[in-house]
Amino acid sequence: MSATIKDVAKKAGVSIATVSLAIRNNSRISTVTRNKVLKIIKELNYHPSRSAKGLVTKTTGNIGFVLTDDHFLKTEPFYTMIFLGTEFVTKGNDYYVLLATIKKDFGEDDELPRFILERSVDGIIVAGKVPHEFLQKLSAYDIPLVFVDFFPSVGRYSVVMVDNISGGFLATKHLIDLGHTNIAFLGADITHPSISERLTGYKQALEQSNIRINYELISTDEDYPARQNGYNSAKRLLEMNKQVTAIFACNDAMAIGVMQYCADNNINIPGDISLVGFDDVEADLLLNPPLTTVRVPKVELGIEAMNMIISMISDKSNHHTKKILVPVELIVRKSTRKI
Amino acid sequence: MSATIKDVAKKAGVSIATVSLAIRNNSRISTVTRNKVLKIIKELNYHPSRSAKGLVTKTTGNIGFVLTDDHFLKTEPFYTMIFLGTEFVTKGNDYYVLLATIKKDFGEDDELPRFILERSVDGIIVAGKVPHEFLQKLSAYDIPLVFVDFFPSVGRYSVVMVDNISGGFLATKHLIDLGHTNIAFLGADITHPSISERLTGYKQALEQSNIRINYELISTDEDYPARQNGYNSAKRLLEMNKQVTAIFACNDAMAIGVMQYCADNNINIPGDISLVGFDDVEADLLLNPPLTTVRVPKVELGIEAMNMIISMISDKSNHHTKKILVPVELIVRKSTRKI
DNA sequence: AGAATTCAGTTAAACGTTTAACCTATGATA
DNA sequence: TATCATAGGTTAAACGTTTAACTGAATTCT
Repeated sequence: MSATIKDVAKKAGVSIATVSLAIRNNSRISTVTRNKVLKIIKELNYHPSRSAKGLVTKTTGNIGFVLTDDHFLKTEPFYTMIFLGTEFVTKGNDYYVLLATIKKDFGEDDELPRFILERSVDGIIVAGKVPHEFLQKLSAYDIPLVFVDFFPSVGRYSVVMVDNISGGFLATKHLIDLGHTNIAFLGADITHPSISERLTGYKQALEQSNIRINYELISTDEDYPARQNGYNSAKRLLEMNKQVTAIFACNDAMAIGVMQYCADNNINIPGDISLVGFDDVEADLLLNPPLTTVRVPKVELGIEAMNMIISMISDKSNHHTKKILVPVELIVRKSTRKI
Repeated sequence: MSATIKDVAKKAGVSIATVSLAIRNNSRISTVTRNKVLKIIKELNYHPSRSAKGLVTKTTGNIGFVLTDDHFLKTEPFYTMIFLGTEFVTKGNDYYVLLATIKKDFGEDDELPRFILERSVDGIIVAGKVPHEFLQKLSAYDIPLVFVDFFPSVGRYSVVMVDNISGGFLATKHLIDLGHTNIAFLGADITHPSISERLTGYKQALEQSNIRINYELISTDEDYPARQNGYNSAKRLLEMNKQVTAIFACNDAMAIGVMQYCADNNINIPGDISLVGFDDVEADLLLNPPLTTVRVPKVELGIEAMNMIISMISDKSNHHTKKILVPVELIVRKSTRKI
């Protein structure tokens, strides 16, 4: 059997309380005693029992990570990277992350992830857009909550977001600087905060350069920013508006769709159309041409979210909701050119 | 605070032992008493404390799921699907899954996932190929172990594998049935059991049809079955062997690479070359033409692995290692044609 | 010098389960 | 009738921590 705190105490010639206090650096324990205890702990390869600790502190040491199954299974490992960020933080902490997917169309009758029902988590990170019904059910539970890359339209929450407005601005400004004025915005699901913020950045860039906003060039009809929908949007847009010379797609997936439509219709990128994406998730797809895009630091998002939920759990006082914006960066590749 | 077993016992007018026994369907408790207890449990929304249970039973209720980071981040959600399969099983069980990635080049100095060091898991599922050094370090811990989609070349383990031999046979037989005789095999890392098994299936199909195995058409030079390597293999193969009319790529990623090479060199698929992949992970890539491939039931792999590890944990006696083969299926799409 | 404070620990209760050992009433057996 | 089984529980110890309350010695203050 593994060593317990008793074994450590006995071997160190102190009480188990001393061992416990030494571990958490309590000032009541002298440095010399602490070091002795710590040495014995190494020797015995002692690891405190999470169960025993949990029993008395009423904590579980677990953080729940919830996202919809379609997000988790997307070809682009966007949310997978965010998850990896949370995992990265746990290496220096005492937490484990429990991942659970919910259905994209989570409804009244669906059950919450088991770790919520059983209260086996001390906090929850919700990644990406989740159904309203899920949040409704979740609200019955008084568990610290952090949203990452999404937040509900009503209510105040702690969130970690991408600086989408800056990103949208950067992408559009890049196109303007290249001489484009007929710049289209290809969005989807405008109720999604990320997409509407990117659109805001787009508009700000145009306004700053005194380019009139042409609403014919703003497409937000599709329900989901996926490849196929990018294809469809590009088709509609380019058939109707021959004057367009540049497209800012609200994410890389839609941008890929645009590229496919252009390939199918002998439209050259960047010869005829300059294209900018968002997310930077398609790096290994060997796209032709390589896509100019706005890089989102995905692992960073996970790190920030994890740190935030941990600080919420420890600072019980800390009830004020925080919002963190992580910065983005324009990556210029070959899909844009000077006009 | 949440209800405890005491609250249930008091309200039901029985001892806490009775509640505990009633929950686990012990025959010493009469049906009428059990039902009464169960009803109260529902009423109070009682959920046993995992910590308390763990403390006395010396279990954690956690299963570790380990894979390399590059596998987890691959564009094809292959291992993600397997993970989802394990998660699916936990819905009907009392387990949680802790996911940890290790580096692809895990070495002597790297630490094992924290949940192993701290013994916070009752069993471990290892998914995909992992470095030898990792297994070496892991072997110091006496924890039930199941491999899925990979197993070490030496030693006996419980494993869940794809029926790769049948798959390789099916793919090759399909090409033979279409009239092809100059069929190439594009592999990589022949030390990987999955790849060598697929090659075995390929050879068996050729032999059964009395087609001589031409070792010039078998490529296993690349170290990793990825797109770029598929591209390179195709280049080498097709430049040297003009007579090839069909290619069986050991997975879809390499097949994609072949498609890209062919697209770049005006080779028509399936006009000039028929192509079969393996895995069926590229469904949403809008490939042109859609790829004929061997479907691997990925979620099923996870389900089987999870069930296996659970049975290993409960049946302490069950020390004999098991091996499960999950069947595959040929999916004929548009990348192959009759010659 | 005596009182008060600080330092460096120790003691013991509590957390919520499981389970071996025990108990008691009832019916069956010899 | 005395004995034995069985059914249907109960009692209490144990699991490995944390932490409030306590203690005794050394130091500081007045």
